Amino acid sequence: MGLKTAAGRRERTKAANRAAILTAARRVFIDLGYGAASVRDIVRGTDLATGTFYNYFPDKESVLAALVDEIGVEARARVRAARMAATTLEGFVAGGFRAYFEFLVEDPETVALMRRNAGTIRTKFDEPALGAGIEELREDLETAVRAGRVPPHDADLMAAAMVGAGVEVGLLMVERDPPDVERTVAFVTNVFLGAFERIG
Amino acid sequence: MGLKTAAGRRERTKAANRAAILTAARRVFIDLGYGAASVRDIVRGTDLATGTFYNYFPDKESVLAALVDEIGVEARARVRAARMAATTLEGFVAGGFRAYFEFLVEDPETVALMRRNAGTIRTKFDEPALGAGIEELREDLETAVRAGRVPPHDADLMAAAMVGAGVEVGLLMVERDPPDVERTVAFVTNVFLGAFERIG
DNA sequence: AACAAAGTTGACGCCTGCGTCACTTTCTGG
DNA sequence: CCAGAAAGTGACGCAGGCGTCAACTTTGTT
Repeated sequence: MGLKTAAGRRERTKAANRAAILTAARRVFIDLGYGAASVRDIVRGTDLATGTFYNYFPDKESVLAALVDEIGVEARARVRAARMAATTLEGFVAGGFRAYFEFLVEDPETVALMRRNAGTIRTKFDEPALGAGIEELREDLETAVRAGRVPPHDADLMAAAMVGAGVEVGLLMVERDPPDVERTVAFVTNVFLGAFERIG
Repeated sequence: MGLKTAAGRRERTKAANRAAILTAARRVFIDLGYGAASVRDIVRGTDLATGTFYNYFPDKESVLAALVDEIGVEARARVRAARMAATTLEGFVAGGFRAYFEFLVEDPETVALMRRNAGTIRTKFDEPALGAGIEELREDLETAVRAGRVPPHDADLMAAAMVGAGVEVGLLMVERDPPDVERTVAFVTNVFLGAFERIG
């Protein structure tokens, strides 16, 4: 038995290759856009051969799916955790936005990927990108309404407005140097607390 | 001279061919996405020959550019006109959103095109799509602030938030059957009037 | 050390797109 | 009605992507 690492050499290279493909693919999808990117473009971004690619993924679509899946799981977990921990309305709104904005700042590559390919992602996997985020926010809003923490309103529209504003403002924030998460959180929180006040 | 129409036959077919290419291209860009679309795909959507395409456009990029240009001119003109006509803060906010939402409802093809290819459009012609809209809104907001019609605030972030929310809410509205422009306008207006109140 | 299983490699055949250009068709002005 | 100009046509040569597979290399096992 090798003492090198926990897992055997085989398993390790497998993980490394998969990661290499995903990383290269992310780069390529950002630079060329998903549609214009070819499997060869991805392969060229690794030191693997063409055939090897197909040992890991059946086609470029599944690579995008894997990428999107990882991102979605991470982002939604963070945001949801922040919202669950909140005790006040302000905490709920600010916490959710803060978690999301921090994620953006930590991972600019992901931001770029989503930004460039949002349309493709939306139509290809009916709406898991923003869609899932809006859906979850809607549920959280409805829960908050039932608990009396938020005045009643059209949660559908509110969720769309909050996610839409969050995405757009988040992109603007990331472009600034340096990005000021707290200031941005304060701004968006103000906007939506104002909205809740006026609606309730 | 022909009596058929004002212009000669030559000129008329020219306009018709150009329009046919544009229409086919819009369809193709919606269905396949810009990146995956080929000039041949566009040509197949018309009854023209390959070579003819190149009499009208040098490549597929200029077709997208032409499409985007038309849309942008139209949409921004409408929104700006509505805002210019406004005398109150509420009129300013509601009018802008109403003009934009009405445009979306009138032209679902355009919505689909923008939705699918927003990322490409953004990166390809540095931001004329949403970017120009945000830019104009920012200017209008600053003007309104100077005129004392709106309390002072970060117009950059506010413009991003309003456009982001407007786009996302607008897409949700268009999916509903039938789309209810006035209700959606009322909602978004409420949100941002609340925001202005709280910020000012 | 020797062998089988697992994994990697890249050349191969097929297909489709690109932009061009010699040729044909259509229009227009005289 | 005709001649020349304008526009339309599609086959052509080139380029590059796709997914495969037989040969090779690496790893784990006995």
